[in-house]
Amino acid sequence: MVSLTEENYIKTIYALSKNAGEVYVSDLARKLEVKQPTINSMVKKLATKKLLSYTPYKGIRMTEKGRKEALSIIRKHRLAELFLVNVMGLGWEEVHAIAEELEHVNSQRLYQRMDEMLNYPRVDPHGEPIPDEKGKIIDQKNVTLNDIAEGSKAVMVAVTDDAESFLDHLNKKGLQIGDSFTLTKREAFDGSVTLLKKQKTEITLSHPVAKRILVES
Amino acid sequence: MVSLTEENYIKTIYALSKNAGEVYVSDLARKLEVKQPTINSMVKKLATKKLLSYTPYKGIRMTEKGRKEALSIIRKHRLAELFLVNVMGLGWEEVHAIAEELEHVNSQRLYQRMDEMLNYPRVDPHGEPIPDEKGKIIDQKNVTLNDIAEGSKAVMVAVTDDAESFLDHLNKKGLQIGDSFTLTKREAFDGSVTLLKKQKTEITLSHPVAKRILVES
DNA sequence: TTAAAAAGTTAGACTAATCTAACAAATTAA
DNA sequence: TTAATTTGTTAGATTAGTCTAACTTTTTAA
Repeated sequence: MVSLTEENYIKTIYALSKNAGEVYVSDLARKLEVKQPTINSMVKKLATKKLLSYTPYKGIRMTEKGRKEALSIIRKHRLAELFLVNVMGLGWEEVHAIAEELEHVNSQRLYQRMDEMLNYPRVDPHGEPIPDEKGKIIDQKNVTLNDIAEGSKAVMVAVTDDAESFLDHLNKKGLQIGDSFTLTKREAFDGSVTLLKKQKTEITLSHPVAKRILVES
Repeated sequence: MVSLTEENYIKTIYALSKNAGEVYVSDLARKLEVKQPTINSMVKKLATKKLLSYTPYKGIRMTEKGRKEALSIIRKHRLAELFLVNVMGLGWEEVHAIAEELEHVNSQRLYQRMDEMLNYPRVDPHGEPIPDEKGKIIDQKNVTLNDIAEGSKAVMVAVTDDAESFLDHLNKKGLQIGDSFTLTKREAFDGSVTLLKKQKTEITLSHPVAKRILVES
């Protein structure tokens, strides 16, 4: 049995390891907002459960079992988010918080039905891929608005931050998944970028915002 | 803040007090399947939170605050059940277990949307009334199949047990909320009853089953 | 009406998840 | 290359929710 708390650790370790490969006690402590000794003892516990492996003073590595567990939680989270947006009509900026709770609900039936009703979707409302029941997940290219050259055309495919405040900001800018544009200008001074959409509207985004937006040419 | 465990105590105390008025430590222990000393200390805690009042060796009484809390949980539970049946197409026999988890999800928005999508329903799939946002609830007459006379006509309006095994049994008998019938026979020996539906089908139910079915003339 | 049974309480222990204080190891920078 | 900083560990305490053992109060029944 994996407790709710353990599920949250597993999910977070998985997410951090996606970016960095190895995960450190200090990273986890920062992310989960608990103290290092707490992480230390929980990591030991998860290791005895074979969800991860840990050698003191070295990084944390997930096992296959841990990855499976993480992907199952992520699947539930993302299906829930898409369901809340597409079936229930909530906004993409408000569903993350609700899905944080729904992801812990233990019911294959519920999530199978969501999957069916949504017609086996591949991505959630933030453009993040949804793992299938076996834990298979499409892996995402990591090209942000900060990685493409001035003058290049691109399509916004995902955001890497689900915080309501961030998504509200994008709503105000009028930017959403699927939008096509040309990056017309990047300021040398602060790294902010200007996009020109098809309908001739111009949008300027700061560097930290641009960093959280994934694009494809 | 009310924890998940506390929510389950409150909900159970409310349900028991519906039948009995006063609730005793031993009743709660039986229902929640924990030992009496555990109930004792939790009841003391809930009393300090003003959710109920308790005098040692006497029964437990809910306060208005406790009742509000209970009704909010019941509202979420019943909206979730109806949503799972009417919107997601699950069976009435399988939704109780899922709703036991969903009732603890903390999101006004989610439940407001369910309420809207279901067009402000008054009863759940088991015929139980759904409290409104202010905690107002229609109170149910408590007339079971065991309370009506031989020869009387009635409509099945609710069941008082949500267990999958019980509802599966009714499914097999072909009986559901809204069915009209005449109670044609009650056996003196075992209290079992025979119903005759409009379409001439006969159904026989044992006393314990009949006891769990609420009817209106 | 008193003895047995049931119900309730108190005391003390355990596990999960957290913390602080103190120390140790590893990394970074002077 | 040593001193400072960051990172990690150990030890011990705390809170929530549970348990068992032992005792007390109340109810029931002989």
